[in-house]
Amino acid sequence: MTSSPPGTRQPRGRARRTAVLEAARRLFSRQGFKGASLAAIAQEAGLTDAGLLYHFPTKNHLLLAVIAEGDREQDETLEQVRDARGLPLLLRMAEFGADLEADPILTALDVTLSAEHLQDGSEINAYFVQRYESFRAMLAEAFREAAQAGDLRADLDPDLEAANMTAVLDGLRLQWLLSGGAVSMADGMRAYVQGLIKGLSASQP
Amino acid sequence: MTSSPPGTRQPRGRARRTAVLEAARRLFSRQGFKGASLAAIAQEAGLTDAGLLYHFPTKNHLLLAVIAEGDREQDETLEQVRDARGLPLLLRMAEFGADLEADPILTALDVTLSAEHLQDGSEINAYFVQRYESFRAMLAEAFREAAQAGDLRADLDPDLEAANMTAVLDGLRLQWLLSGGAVSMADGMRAYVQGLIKGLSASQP
DNA sequence: ATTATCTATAGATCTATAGATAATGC
DNA sequence: ATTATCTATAGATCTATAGATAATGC
Repeated sequence: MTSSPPGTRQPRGRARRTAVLEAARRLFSRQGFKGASLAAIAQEAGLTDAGLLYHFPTKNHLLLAVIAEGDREQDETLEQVRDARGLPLLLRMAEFGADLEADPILTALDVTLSAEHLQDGSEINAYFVQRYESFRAMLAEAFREAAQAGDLRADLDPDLEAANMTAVLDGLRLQWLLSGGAVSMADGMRAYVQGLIKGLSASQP
Repeated sequence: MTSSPPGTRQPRGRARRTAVLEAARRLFSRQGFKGASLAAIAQEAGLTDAGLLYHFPTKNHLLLAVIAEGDREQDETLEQVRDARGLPLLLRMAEFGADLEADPILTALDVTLSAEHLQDGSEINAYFVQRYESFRAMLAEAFREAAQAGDLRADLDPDLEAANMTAVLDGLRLQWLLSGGAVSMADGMRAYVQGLIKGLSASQP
């Protein structure tokens, strides 16, 4: 059995934890991660900075909680799309770049936190490792199905194609942020998917 | 005229600056960015932590100097390859993934620092913005030349293709680090370039 | 009575700044 | 004499921990 996290066992704790999360999301969005101090977030939530750390052990864990909350909301949206399988799912990915352009600030926070925990064996690292794995697994299955259905070449490498599509999305996200929007995630993804389908279509030699 | 940076105007300053850079590179590689304190690096270089900040205004600037030094070394290696133009240069990029797998620690530090300065208008941000721009410009020119030479379709979008190839490389780098090497940069890049050439070859409709 | 939640306090690290010392130019 | 290099010191922020207060179960 997993023991419930601190701050969720009593009504007061749950309420405070929610208040901290909301304050954090607001201040991180407004002032960035570095710019929003724990003390400021704690004050908005009505406790001391040390008290905040009872609910979230480090500032990075607090950011992770904000990001994980955003991921859950996005997953709910994706649920509706996910009954798509095989080629249709892959075609849907062409529009995923455009979807991500919706919330630049949370996107930037996501990149920052994952980059800080690429290799340490932390809980935060584990979250991102897991998230990338399931994303790739979803895509790999779609490639496999598309190949079996005869929509794409039978000899494609599903895992490699899944990693590469993930890479384009991720790499474009970085350039999109760094270039202040000059590099378009939407355009890049559409072109990539289109080119990919063409290159891997079953009719080609 | 650009005034020379602090610590480079007198022999003592130049020597100390070099000593700091070497100590930083060593300690960052060994203990990570967070794990290596300014005080520890300063001590190795024979001054106080405050004294170190005369040479590099912040810890992030010190890391930037280490990274920029690595970039210069890599650029020298690339010079030899860079007389390649057009399609041959693009084909050479297929091996670039394998090249990057050489130094995982510096690669991770690079990702971390750029991710922390995606959007602030800092000097560090400017460095990465510039580096991505020139990398894309190099690739875009190669695509343009390959199209003009008749090696690739004349109607390709050089800037978009350059951004996408950069994205694959960058995104694979992230997955390579996060997966502890399970996702291969080398394989991914080779497959991408091969598929791209096929999809954009002039003979196709 | 026991556990959950929180505060007060202190340590570690990064950074800003005033002023000391070392080097250079005259 | 002036400038370059560095130290001493103090402030800001994050984090660890001992112990206080509030809530729950008996």
